[in-house]
Amino acid sequence: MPEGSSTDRKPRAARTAGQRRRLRSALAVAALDLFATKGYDATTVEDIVEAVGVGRRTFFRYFRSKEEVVFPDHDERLTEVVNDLERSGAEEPPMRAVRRTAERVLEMYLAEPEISLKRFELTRQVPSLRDREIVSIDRYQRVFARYLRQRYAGTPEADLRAAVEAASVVATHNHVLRRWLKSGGTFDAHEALRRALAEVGMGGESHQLGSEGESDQVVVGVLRTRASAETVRDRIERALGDLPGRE
Amino acid sequence: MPEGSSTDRKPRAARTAGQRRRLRSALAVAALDLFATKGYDATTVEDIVEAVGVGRRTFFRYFRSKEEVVFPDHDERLTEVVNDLERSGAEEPPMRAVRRTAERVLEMYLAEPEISLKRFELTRQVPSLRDREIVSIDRYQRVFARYLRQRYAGTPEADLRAAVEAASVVATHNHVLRRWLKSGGTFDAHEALRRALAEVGMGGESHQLGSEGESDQVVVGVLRTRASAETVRDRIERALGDLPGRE
DNA sequence: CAAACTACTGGCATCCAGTGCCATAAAAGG
DNA sequence: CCTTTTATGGCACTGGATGCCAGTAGTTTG
Repeated sequence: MPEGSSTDRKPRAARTAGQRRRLRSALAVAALDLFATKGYDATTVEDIVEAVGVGRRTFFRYFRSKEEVVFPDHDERLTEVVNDLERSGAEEPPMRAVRRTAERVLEMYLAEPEISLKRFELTRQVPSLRDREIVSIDRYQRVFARYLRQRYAGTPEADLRAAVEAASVVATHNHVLRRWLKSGGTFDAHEALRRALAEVGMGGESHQLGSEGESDQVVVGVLRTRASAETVRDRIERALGDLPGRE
Repeated sequence: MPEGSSTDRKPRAARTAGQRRRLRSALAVAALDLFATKGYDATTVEDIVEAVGVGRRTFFRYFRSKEEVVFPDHDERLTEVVNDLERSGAEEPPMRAVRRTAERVLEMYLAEPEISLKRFELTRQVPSLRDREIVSIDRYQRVFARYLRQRYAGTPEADLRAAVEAASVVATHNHVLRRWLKSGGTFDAHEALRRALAEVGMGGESHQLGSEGESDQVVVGVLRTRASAETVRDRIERALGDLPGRE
């Protein structure tokens, strides 16, 4: 490491907004670099600031913790999601808004594939980071659940339904994202998410089917079972609740 | 606090198994007591060991971390769950095994209502503890998902299905547990869990219905929709997949 | 242009969780 | 009774995180 002038640093100071962003970025880059080479735990904050050439204290002015370097602007993203949901009108079906927002979250990851992949590797190897990611995923799930809860307010078992649907959407999102990350980003994640959501009954093919101009048709089904007719009707009701033009 | 003799402690040592358990319990009690009065963050490990009268180092021999005092024997419970699932035979429907295990987890919480309630309060107030609980909940979810994944292996979208069903069961479990804790434990949580699971389509009424000896019957349904017949059939297939005596 | 102001900085001290080490005392075992 | 095993507690140390403070650069104000 051929840098000779690191001892003659005197209280430098005052950066402009642009310099601030660059320093933050430099810290993040240096940190991720060191994490990748030395390992996360073996890398101290001291190491990071030394590599950049700033004081140890400064690091904690740019990142609340060492972990936060790996998940920068996570808070902003979450508030973005909150706003996105709140902006959705009352006429939009709740699950549609959630689905749309889930796609936006996916988009956030997809926007910076290299960073997402690096982070993915790190979170797989470092327990504390994995835990932290779990927590932040849960934050999204809570936001979804809260939104659905108030949208469902008044309907029977609104809380339960909101919780489970939020959990399902998040689980599906993560499933797709993980596959995409493992594959190195080789398929259309958006499309995969839509398909997967449809697969698990959170899908919104109603819109697509409707816009495809498919004509109405009558479906007649016959089945034999030991279960009661009410049970069957209940199940079907739930399974088909969001199809278009249903009677 | 009238305790005058805390400086004349010399390297005491060697407890028997019974004493060990009592010391562990004493540490936990003292800790939870201090957490409740001073707050979690304001309570140092030093405070805890002082209250009990042991060395600081000893604390970390009984608990890996300060947080672990709040979630004792969480690991054992998790391995218990793992074993429980692995013990289930191949003839048992996968979701039935998961459901059964989820009930066992619920039972663990219900077995010590006061402790669960104290912990519930703590986790609501202290962010770091809340995070830790989220992580441990996720561990259960992962175990469920892994079990379902291998049981579903070979079937289409096994991973996705496993992930979503695990998420749904866990979300349902937590919903019921939370309601139970908030209500102060005033209803039959087991029954509520079964109902809730049935509500969200993870229920197992197939078994009950079948054993009730209800006779077969033919259900004929008619519906009009713009969705394709395939879509409808798919949905119904999925919704009724576990009913008994189906044709 | 100089003074005052603001924003940022780095160093220091400090706190606290968590770990390795080791001498020691008590229990267990022969 | 002596040896081995086990638990203990003190101590030193690492490393993350925070509060405090004086110094410095850029900005604003008179």
